[in-house]
Amino acid sequence: MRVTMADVARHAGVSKTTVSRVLNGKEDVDAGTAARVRLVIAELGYVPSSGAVGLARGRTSTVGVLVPSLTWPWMGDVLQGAVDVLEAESYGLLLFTCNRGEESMRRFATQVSAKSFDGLLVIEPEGTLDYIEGLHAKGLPVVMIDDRGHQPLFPSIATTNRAGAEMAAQHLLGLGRRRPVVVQGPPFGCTEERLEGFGQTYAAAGLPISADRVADGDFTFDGGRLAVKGLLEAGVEFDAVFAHNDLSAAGVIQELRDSGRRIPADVAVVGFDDIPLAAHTEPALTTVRQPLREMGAAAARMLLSYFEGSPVPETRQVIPTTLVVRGSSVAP
Amino acid sequence: MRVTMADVARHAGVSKTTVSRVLNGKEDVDAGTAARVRLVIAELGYVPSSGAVGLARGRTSTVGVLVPSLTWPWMGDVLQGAVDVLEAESYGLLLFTCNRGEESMRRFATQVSAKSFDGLLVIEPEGTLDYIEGLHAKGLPVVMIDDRGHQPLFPSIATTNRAGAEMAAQHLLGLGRRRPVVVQGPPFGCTEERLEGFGQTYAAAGLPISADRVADGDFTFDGGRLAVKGLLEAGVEFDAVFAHNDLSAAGVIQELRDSGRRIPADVAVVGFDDIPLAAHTEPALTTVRQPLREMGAAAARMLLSYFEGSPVPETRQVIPTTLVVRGSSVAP
DNA sequence: GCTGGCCCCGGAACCGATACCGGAACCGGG
DNA sequence: CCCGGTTCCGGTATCGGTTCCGGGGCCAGC
Repeated sequence: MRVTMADVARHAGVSKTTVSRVLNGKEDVDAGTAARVRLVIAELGYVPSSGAVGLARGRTSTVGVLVPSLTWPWMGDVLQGAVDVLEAESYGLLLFTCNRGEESMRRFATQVSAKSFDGLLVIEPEGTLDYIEGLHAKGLPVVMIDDRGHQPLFPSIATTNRAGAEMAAQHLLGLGRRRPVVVQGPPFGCTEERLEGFGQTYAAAGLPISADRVADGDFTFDGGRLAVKGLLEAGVEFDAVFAHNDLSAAGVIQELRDSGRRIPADVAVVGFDDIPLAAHTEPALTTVRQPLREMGAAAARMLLSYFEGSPVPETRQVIPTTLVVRGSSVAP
Repeated sequence: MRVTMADVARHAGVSKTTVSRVLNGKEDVDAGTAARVRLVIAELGYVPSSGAVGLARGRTSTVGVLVPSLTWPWMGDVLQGAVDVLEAESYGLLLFTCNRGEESMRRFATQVSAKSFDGLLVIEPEGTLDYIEGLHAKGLPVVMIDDRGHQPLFPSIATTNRAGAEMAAQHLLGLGRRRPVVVQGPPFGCTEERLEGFGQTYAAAGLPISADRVADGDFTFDGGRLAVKGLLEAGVEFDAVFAHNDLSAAGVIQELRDSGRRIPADVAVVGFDDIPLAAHTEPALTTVRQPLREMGAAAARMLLSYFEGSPVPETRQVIPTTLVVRGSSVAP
């Protein structure tokens, strides 16, 4: 049988109450008694049952994390950031996915009513935003990590898509590139922001980007290749490419090299994300780094401060992107 | 206040016991009564508190998953596989990492004594194997997912590194490649198995691979590049490269192209893993696919069957790798 | 000497479920 | 009419903690 608090109490010759007090660092206990209890705890190797504590206290010291899918390349980083701070604060992390739509959401909904966690971290809630908003309205602490530009009614963590794109543009302008093209991503909020930031910066420099210089991509490697191929075949001339993510950018680089362009001499390439691959393309890819891990950590911290009664932290915390300059965009 | 089982009992005019019986599908309850109780449950939106159930039943319907790091590229796949089956069986998944060594292990150890989960899925337990073995000996159900060739004293899931390498060798032999080189990985169990499987297959065909035809890699892109560069500079002649992972293989391809070799005409390239990138190299990479997601799913299933009293399932379940043939190794 | 306050500590209710055990109602058979 | 068996249900202990409330011992002050 497991060693329980009653065992400790008996061995130490005190009541369960006193053991509890020692455990939770209450003041009303004699130093000698406390030491004795602690000794017994150590000898018996007693550890309070998290389930019982949760039941009695009404909170579980666990946070739920709801993600659309674990196989997305950047999900691991965000999660790692969150795990880092949660573990440091002795919180558990209960993982849920909603990649089977309706069904998985029902399951998840059950868990939340079952009170198996104190608060929720939700990442990119595709179609489930309304439901999550409902949970928040009912009193469940929720923090969202979002890159789609949603403006929810609850705290969230975001990054600077627009500013990142502006930095990319400034960088290319600084290199003297006056005829850029853009390989954009799927129609998400982040794509729009990146497009606007980039376009407006060039426009402000007197070099507006016409619509035929924006090619559709789909965030895949092949999407990047095809986009560039299309631009080349259409006879569009350009000396720089801004791709909305690194995977496309890698495709862009591949296609440019195959077509005989030199990078960065003929064409400079800038990506977005800073995935590990970015350091390994040939040449290495200049890119706008998304602070994924930091976002995960910040979200977790925000949720925890929420628990501690911090009335409502800033409603939306933004962690800036940074420009990482590599070989694909240095001066010729 | 939350709606509790007592509320349901009161509204339905029965006792808590009866409500519990209805909830758990026991037979000893009148059909009419059961229907009435179910109605009240639905009206009140009652969901049993998972904490209380766990305390009373002595199990939590939660499994722990211990991973070294979430940022490893293939971790997401394994996890997704595990999540898929756990969620389908209404189990929760509590995530732990041990990337801060000692410290995180202590925290983790606390959680296990706190009985916050019923069983453990452990992935690649670097230095913690002994500790885990201790947990298993103490009665905690444990299943390990391992690629390092450990032979633990508890159930585990593995894949066929050796057979995968043999398939790669057979494939290259079938293409008439008689002078292969190997870019190996760090000195893990999997690397050895891949090396042996490949080497022995060639040896069996009367073409033993000499030591100078095995280059050291480190599982990185650059490692692959440098390995090939070294072989070329050493004047080693070869018509095929077997890289121990896809990232190296991508580097190999890059370097070969830069040096003017045609792939697969001059040199065929085969990798290992089948990461998403493999489909996007130029040419696309032939590789030995690791069934990551399936391994995660199998591990979870094994753990669950463990719970249901399945005495001890097979001690070690192996999910085979498969060869995925792409452009980097088709006949010229 | 009695009261008031502080310090330590214990008893018992409680959190929200499950599980054992026993009892009432109803049935058919002797 | 009594008796043994089902069927259905409720009381109560229990899981392992927390927390409220109150009580005993000891000292200072009136």
